[in-house]
Amino acid sequence: MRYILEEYIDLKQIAESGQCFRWRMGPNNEYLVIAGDKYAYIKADYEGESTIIEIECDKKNDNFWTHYLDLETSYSDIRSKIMKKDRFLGLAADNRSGIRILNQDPWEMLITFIVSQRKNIPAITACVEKLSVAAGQKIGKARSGEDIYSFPSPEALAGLSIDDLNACSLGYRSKYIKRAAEDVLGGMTDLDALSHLDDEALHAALCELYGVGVKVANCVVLFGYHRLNAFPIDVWIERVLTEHYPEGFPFKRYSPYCGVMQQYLFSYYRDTHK
DNA sequence: AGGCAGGTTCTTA
DNA sequence: TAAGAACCTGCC
Repeated sequence: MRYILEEYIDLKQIAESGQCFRWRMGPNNEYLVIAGDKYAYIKADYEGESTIIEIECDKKNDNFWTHYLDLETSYSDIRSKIMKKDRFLGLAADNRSGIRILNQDPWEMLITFIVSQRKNIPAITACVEKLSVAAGQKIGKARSGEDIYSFPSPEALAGLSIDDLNACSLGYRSKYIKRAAEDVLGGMTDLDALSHLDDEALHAALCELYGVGVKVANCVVLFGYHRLNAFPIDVWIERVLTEHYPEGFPFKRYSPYCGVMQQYLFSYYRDTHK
């Protein structure tokens, strides 16, 4: 399927933005993207101001992928809220204008960001992949010939022992993952029901989960529930705030899109402070 | 060899 | 209520 839109979209920027960990770059800047129990090959070409997105997937999943990429949202409109005098954000946003906040699954985000604590991106990627091989299902074959595994269901994850989880290099996070899986499976935690809560209540509810603190909860709110105002503060964003916003970040000004601004800041700052 | 990486929990004052 | 230590693992 081809999709043309009047916005700049940069798959590489998205793949490296730290919101998704199952994008694999292949030849010609084409990505194999796995989300939940689906996968697609996605590439982008450019014509003037337009981006042409090409998605190769099961026909019945066309809508899933256009929504996944958040193609219905205008990010240039969001960027137009950036104040001229906010030079650092302006620079970051200009530089990272191809980033979008994907529509990802709350369950997958919950587990992924529990995994993420005190890990760098390559380590997170490796863990998520090991988890998927250990408890996911084969859903197809990549062009490379490798099997593609779905992200594990709560039931499948709950079925793993602590030893199985440790084998995925989860370390002390194994017990968090196990508990989260058991709670979701048993209905103690109803991730669908949480979607009815407002941002603040949603964040608070997620913080109740074992192994989920303020930062991870914010990532789940932003990436799993697509609440674009959520603003996760990790060590990188902490540095941005200290260096560039000593008087405080203008949250009110950028509401309800603070999370989008956070992504621009995070991606740009991290790349320029390697 | 020791420190640190996109945090959270547990312990201690 | 708040600071500090401990926590798995892999990589520099």
